[in-house]
Amino acid sequence: MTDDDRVFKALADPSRRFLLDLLFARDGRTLTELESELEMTRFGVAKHLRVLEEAGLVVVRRSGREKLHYLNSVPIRQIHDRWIDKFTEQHITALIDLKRTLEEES
Amino acid sequence: MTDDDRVFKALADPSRRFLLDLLFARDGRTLTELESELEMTRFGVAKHLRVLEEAGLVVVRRSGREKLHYLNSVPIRQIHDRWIDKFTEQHITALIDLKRTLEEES
DNA sequence: TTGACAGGTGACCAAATGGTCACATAACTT
DNA sequence: AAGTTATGTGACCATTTGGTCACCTGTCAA
Repeated sequence: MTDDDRVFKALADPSRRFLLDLLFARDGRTLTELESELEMTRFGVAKHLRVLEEAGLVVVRRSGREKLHYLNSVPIRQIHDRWIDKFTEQHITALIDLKRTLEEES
Repeated sequence: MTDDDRVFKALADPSRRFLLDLLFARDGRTLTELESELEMTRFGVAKHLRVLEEAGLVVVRRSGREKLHYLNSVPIRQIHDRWIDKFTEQHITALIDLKRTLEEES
């Protein structure tokens, strides 16, 4: 599996996207803290976090018996630049066409 | 399942992303034409195209016995604007911090 | 009109996924 | 030291997913 694929697959689950939203709002949370926000047991949440971690979207720091989870947006940026951008960018030719159309109207 | 979720799930499979790449390069292809580019039977490709269609990423036009497939990038743009952008945008405060740092150095 | 060609349907299957639980370990607290 | 707290592991299960196939329908061409 490629890196990109791991990221796309990690983003494909709504619970995982919700976890990223939570970490976006505030970083460095523990598993139990995150667990309290989802309707799911600790084990389910831990599995999702692991998928996110393997995709590089979450990075982890151990502190005593706690595990702190941090958001890493680099992989999202990468699939954005390498793939999504291509489909979302305005095609310059279309803009030129529009410009010509507008000029002809006036 | 939400619209966004359908799109994320549709993008989660590499064969489907490849199909979108093909349609990006050239639109309006038939099923058999697309099939010839993948190492998969017609049935597999048809299933993938259906998932893409249900996510709104591909739109279809019938012409005689052929089915022509067109790319629609609007849903990609939507998840970009509604979700991805939030994680990829440069945080203005970080830029301000950097600016201050640079100014203090000189 | 008789093939050949493009596509659709439903059954089927193996593997992956999303989730649970019993149990275990390590680290704090008192 | 004993209890509580935070997390990890592996087994297990139901459902979904990705893919195939046999068979069918509709359309074009000779």
